[in-house]
Amino acid sequence: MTQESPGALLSILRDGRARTRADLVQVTGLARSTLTQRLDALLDQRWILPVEEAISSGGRPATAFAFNPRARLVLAADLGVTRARVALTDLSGAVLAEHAADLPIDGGPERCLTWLLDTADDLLTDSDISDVGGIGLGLPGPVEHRSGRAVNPPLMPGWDGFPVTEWLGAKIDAPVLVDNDVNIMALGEHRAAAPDVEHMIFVKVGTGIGCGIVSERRLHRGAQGAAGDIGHVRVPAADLALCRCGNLGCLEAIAGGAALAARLRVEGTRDVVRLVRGGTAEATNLVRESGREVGLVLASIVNFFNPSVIVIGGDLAEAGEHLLAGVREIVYGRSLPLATQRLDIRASVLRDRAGVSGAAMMVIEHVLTPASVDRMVEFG
Amino acid sequence: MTQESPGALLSILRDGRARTRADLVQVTGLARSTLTQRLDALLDQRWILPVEEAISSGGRPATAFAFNPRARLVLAADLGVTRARVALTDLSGAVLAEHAADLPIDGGPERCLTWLLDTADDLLTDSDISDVGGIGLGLPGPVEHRSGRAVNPPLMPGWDGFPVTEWLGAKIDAPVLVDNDVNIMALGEHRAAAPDVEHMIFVKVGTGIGCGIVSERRLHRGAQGAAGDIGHVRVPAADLALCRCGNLGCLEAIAGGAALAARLRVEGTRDVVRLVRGGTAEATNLVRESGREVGLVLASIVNFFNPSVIVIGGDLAEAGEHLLAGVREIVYGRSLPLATQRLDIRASVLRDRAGVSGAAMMVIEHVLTPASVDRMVEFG
DNA sequence: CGACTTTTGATTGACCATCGGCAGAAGTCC
DNA sequence: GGACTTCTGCCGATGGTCAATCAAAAGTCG
Repeated sequence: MTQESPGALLSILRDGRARTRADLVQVTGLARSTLTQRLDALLDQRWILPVEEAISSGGRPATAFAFNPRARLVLAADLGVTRARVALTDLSGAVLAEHAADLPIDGGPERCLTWLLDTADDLLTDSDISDVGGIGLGLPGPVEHRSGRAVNPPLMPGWDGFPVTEWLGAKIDAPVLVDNDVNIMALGEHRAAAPDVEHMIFVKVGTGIGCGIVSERRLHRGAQGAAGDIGHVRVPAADLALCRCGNLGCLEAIAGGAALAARLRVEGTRDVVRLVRGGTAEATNLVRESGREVGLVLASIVNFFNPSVIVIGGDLAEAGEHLLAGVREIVYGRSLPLATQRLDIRASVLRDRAGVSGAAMMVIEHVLTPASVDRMVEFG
Repeated sequence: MTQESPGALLSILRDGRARTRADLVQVTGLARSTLTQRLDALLDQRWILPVEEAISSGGRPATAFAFNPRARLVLAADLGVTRARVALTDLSGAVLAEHAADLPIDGGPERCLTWLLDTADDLLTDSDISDVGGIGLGLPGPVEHRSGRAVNPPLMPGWDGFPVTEWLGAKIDAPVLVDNDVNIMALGEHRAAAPDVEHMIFVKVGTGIGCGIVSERRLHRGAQGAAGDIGHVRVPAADLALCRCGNLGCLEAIAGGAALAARLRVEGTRDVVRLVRGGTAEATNLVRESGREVGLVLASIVNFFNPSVIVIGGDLAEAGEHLLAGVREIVYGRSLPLATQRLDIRASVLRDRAGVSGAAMMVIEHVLTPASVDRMVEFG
């Protein structure tokens, strides 16, 4: 029924399960001879590997074949405003090596990307595989995914319009995919924890506030790549609060980590988390109140978007369940019953690894499309 | 390059432009002989027709072929709370015949659908084509599109869980597609006025308020088919207003047509429009204020969803530009610059025909998928 | 250890869709 | 009307897929 090119065959085996020839003949409907031909093509370039699986039913045991996640490496990076993380993953998204460091994004693209390449080199020399199949990168601002460029990013001086794809592609010969950091976190969280969910929203509450949107299992990026920017929605409670964007009344100005830190007279979001963990009642209350304010905005969005899962992540979500509790309190009370009755509001499971994990998934799904695999099998 | 089955070929010709064999060889990359074979298959069942186009360039003139929208009929219906519209369209979506009448949806499914079939019969007898290729239906409440059933509809007693698809399919042997009425209006408006726009929101302000969401040119229906229900978002200005849903503070309770009619002491939304057209200042001000309230909710949604077009439709939008002006005033002032700088907020062009037009498009796009056409070309 | 079972790899001819060339048809231009 | 151009239908060549067959391989079972 389905057209089964080598690439289409590989996408069946992508789930990691090992399958015998007989299994695959059943699934694909192909003749055994044709199937063997396809498998040989994939085996040649080690896209799949034979695995010993002696489930003999009285005769010669069948050899099972499984997807080989080590066929290529993926370089994934999540550049935040002040912190950066680089990881080497295989084609299943499993992290093989990683490194995190403090790196201010306002150092500009060349400095940051050079650091990225240097770090990648270090990680690569420690690895036994060397074939990089793609690079995925998350940036803390609006990104036009198609061209791989940041557009009018408020926190990234020097990055506006910088051709990240071309710059990195010139150094490493592999496809480069760039996206907003919250988008890749949403993607990572979706693929890891809720791959079957059709519509999901990932909310990152850190120094700022933003969200990533998954519609029909795919990222919704919006017209200018600016979708998900809920940090600057105006909320009544913030009427008098000045936001870093220059306006009054932004959600972020009252519920973001920076706002909480200012009120608690500490330096940053991480200090707020520390206070909460230390048991400071004022901090705990503020975080919960922050959750309520976020919940207020999400309540409208739930009616509008009708997701089945909302994931809460970001630094401020690390302060126990308080943020989550605040969000739940308001969303379940304020949205329509039909939209909330099966709505699951949960905490991020990948936490600070969601970004690199999502960046890796973004690359993997790009590289492992049937058409793309067919090309690679055919030439070199 | 692309796999060009008869169905894929037809989808190239779907745009209505006539093309010669030479044109199609260029586009598809197929051999002329193969292409002729495909064309013959499509000609056999009149999916395409040869058109006289003597653009001879010195030799034998080429015959051009064009999509035949008359190959099948589509039955499209838009059932509102009190008003219903049925239309017969061709496969381009052009309305061939239509009929509108007052029909209360609370009469229950069997009565409404029987009326629909009777009306369709009348329209069909006047038509020279008789082959119905599909039925599209819009209903005023949440619909689970997959199963074709209304789920917990607040305004449609007797419809909850009723198997519309099966019931209609038993009477007319054709695929039946059901969706929320605002969704099909959004689809109709998108395909007619903004087919190249990726992300669009259609807002219907009538007796109630709802919106249809287009993401990546496709309808986003949400987890329970409840996406777009912005009428019951809580807004501060409505704190004391009781909504028909039983809650306090809903947008609809202050900005919906029913709310305006109550304040103006007239019966329904159409009376409000009549007052505005008659020049009653109070009515005009109320409609504009309604636009502002809707704009307040949309401002958050624009930040979240980042559409490039917002279309304002529904009965209240018929009262001149006042509603639109109110929406624009708030959205352009309150959303992020990046999200609004290229945002187009415009009025519906299809007006009260958006529903049937969208229902027809929903069916057409389902019936004319390459796979579906291939099946029809192969068997009968 | 031998009989039996089942998978595997290789080979074969049949089949079908596609391709490319060729001759005839249907025009234009001089 | 004849030369020329361009389109169209026809036919053999081509290449990938399929079903069938067979011998070898690698197990289990008595």
